[in-house]
Amino acid sequence: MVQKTHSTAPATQPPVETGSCEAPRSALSMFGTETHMGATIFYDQNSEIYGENEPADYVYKVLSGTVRTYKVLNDGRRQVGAFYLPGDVFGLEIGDEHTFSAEAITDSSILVVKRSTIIAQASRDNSVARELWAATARELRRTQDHLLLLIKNAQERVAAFLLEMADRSHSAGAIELPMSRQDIADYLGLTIETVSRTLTHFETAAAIELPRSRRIVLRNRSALHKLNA
Amino acid sequence: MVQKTHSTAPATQPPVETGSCEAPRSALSMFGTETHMGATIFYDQNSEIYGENEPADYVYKVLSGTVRTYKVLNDGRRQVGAFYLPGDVFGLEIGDEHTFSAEAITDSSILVVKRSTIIAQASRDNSVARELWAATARELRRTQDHLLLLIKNAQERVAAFLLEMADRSHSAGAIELPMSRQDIADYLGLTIETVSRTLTHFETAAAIELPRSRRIVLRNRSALHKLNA
DNA sequence: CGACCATTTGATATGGATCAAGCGATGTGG
DNA sequence: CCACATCGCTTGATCCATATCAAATGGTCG
Repeated sequence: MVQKTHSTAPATQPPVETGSCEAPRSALSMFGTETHMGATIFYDQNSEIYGENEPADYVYKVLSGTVRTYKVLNDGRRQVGAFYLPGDVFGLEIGDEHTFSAEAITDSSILVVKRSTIIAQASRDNSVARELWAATARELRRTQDHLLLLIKNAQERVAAFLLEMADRSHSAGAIELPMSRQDIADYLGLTIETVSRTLTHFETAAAIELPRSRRIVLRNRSALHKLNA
Repeated sequence: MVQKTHSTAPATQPPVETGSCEAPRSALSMFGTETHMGATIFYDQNSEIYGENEPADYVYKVLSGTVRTYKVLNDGRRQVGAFYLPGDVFGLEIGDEHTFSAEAITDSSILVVKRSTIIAQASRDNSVARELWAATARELRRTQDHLLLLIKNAQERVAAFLLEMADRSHSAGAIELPMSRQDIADYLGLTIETVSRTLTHFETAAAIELPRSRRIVLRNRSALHKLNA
């Protein structure tokens, strides 16, 4: 089992690897489930994992919790780039700096691996190189889908978001949203008022139930799906 | 020199390699300037290079002309994913199918290389593998920038588009736009009326000159830049 | 209990879409 | 060579979805 550091990592500060970092068997394992390299770090809710333009020396994998990446535009608006759930890899760059900032949305445990280690492995092991490429390609695909969302209307965006979260959290009954309405709004390019109104509209239309503001039950998936491309 | 097939490739049909396909020295050269592998194919204006969901057996590089990639949503709207100018690589996928369609905007000559060839080389040559990764990472970066555009207002989008095209076409004086207003609108997530109005507004504000509808002179770059993030 | 923060709900404003018409360049046939 | 159709673009008038501004509600934690 992965050893657990219980030092809430200070924001921005590069993670300190803890003792139990075993001999790296394969950097590929970074992306697998039975990994044995890197360090596990705990981040408190809303703490920064890294900032935009900081050196991209590490690659991250969510073990538990949820992470958002985002950019703040010069006029103060924030655009959320993605939400990362357990199992998701984030922060992998080919350049030397992170292009987005990353924060823990909830208390999170994150597996942190040195990028240089992975890249060194990739130069020896084809399958690792391929995995690096694949990770970036997945990110590209996700970004393309996100881009297509932003040209749709509010109902379509919110519906797509709910279906995406339902898929990814693969929990049978209700979706438990870790993020705030503001996070959702900034992801969808809407205001929090519009997100809220759209959700109540879906509830009125019996497409969803909202037992609590962060718990959503999809009642009529196909109705939500019909709103999409 | 690369040999030139003068068969306007029939839309959708996979390109037929022509005789002069030399022994592939390095797939990396695909991305370099002094390439010696693959075939050059001419595409007439508005002809399809490949369609969404078609097998992604080839990778493409613009030698001359301009290419657009796009997706048509179920409601008929079209989203242009990117414009590719001479030197740009497009159509590289990690999966087996193209995620967007591609068309020549003007008559274009395109270098076409078998993806399997490049991937085979990548498994032998680290630098090729790295180049594949880098190409996908560039595409990711471009898509992230594009996504950030779509949350801005019309003036900011059009200004960003003009500055981007000015940068990329690195021609001193005027930008010669190969694409129609509709292409621009579908790239920016606006209507052609809004694009047109915004351009005339910039002209009135003396930020640009519009000698002909597809020729634009940037008069006040910093004014355009100020509109951006 | 009371303060605080997230969320919802309400009223109004507005940027860009839509609908519609005009204009200029290019090409075609008589 | 000119009348006329066509196409891409511009301009005008109106409408509507979402933003904005503002207030009420509800849940959480000290």
